[in-house]
Amino acid sequence: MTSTDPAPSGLRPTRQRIAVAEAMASFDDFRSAQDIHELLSRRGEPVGLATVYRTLQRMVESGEVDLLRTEDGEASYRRCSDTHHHHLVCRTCGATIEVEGPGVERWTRAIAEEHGYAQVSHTLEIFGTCAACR
Amino acid sequence: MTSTDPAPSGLRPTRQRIAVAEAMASFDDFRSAQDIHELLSRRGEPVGLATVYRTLQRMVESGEVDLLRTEDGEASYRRCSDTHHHHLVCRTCGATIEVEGPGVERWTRAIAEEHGYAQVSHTLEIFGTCAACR
DNA sequence: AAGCACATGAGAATCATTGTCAACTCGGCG
DNA sequence: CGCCGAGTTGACAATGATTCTCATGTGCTT
Ligand SMILES: [Zn+2]
Ligand SMILES: [Zn+2]
Ligand SMILES: [Zn+2]
Ligand SMILES: [Zn+2]
Repeated sequence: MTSTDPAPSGLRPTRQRIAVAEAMASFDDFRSAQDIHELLSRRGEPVGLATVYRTLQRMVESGEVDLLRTEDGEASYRRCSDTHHHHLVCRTCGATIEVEGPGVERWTRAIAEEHGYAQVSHTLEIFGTCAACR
Repeated sequence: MTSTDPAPSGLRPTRQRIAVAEAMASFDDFRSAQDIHELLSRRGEPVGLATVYRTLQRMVESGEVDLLRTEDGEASYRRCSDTHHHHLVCRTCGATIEVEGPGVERWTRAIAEEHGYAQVSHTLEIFGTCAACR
């Protein structure tokens, strides 16, 4: 199981990487690298900002965390399930729900193929205001 | 018809705004604000970078141009049709095709409603390598 | 022509993200 | 155990896109 690995992928389990992995497991919404850096400092497990960025990048590459661009283009991270999915995010409080849409996956593939595009990937996010924020 | 308005929405048709609007009509892929700024300079219709940014923002707000975030979070702009649509973009050359997916629109709406999210919006882009770039 | 709200642009300021690089740590090896 | 090279870290500088400032210019109305 990949559920509670002490550190990202097959990298050296350093104190810093473990701290970041734990931090990522401690919340459920998307947070910026800076937020995570602060969170770690407050926890008494300070990790250099550059290291936070580097570690997060690694985790994104290995699929351990998802990266989402906010509407103003900033990166935010969240630990997610490992199957392909998209997000329904509350614009106000950040509450996030993972959603799957086989139909959408099929559709994007079909559209791409139809136009002769290969190596297809896609991004799809849904934003709204959740019930609690109304 | 909104096809060849001299300037963005109901704003004053200044030389700069007209130049930007014309520039946007002269290409078919997504370009960064800086690219557009350069293009204008080369054309002999120099427009201040800040003005390019401001004008582009206005055009995005009024729906005259679409804004797309590249994978590294930078904004790029393209003059598009005024109906809601998404993009199939070549990762290599930038060739862009507008696509519509009624099914997807319906799906996102349903998902959001199902989870009690209101004021729903979504972003969806498809990336791939076009036939010419293979 | 006069007045004024709107528009422009050069340059400074922001600010997220990345690059540098010397110091440090891990693990394996003798 | 002590040594060594590859992998890591972090303080700080550097980058680069986007936004702000604000003094100056312009479009349009009266
Ligand atoms: Zn996710
Ligand atoms: Zn998908
Ligand atoms: Zn478009
Ligand atoms: Zn749509």
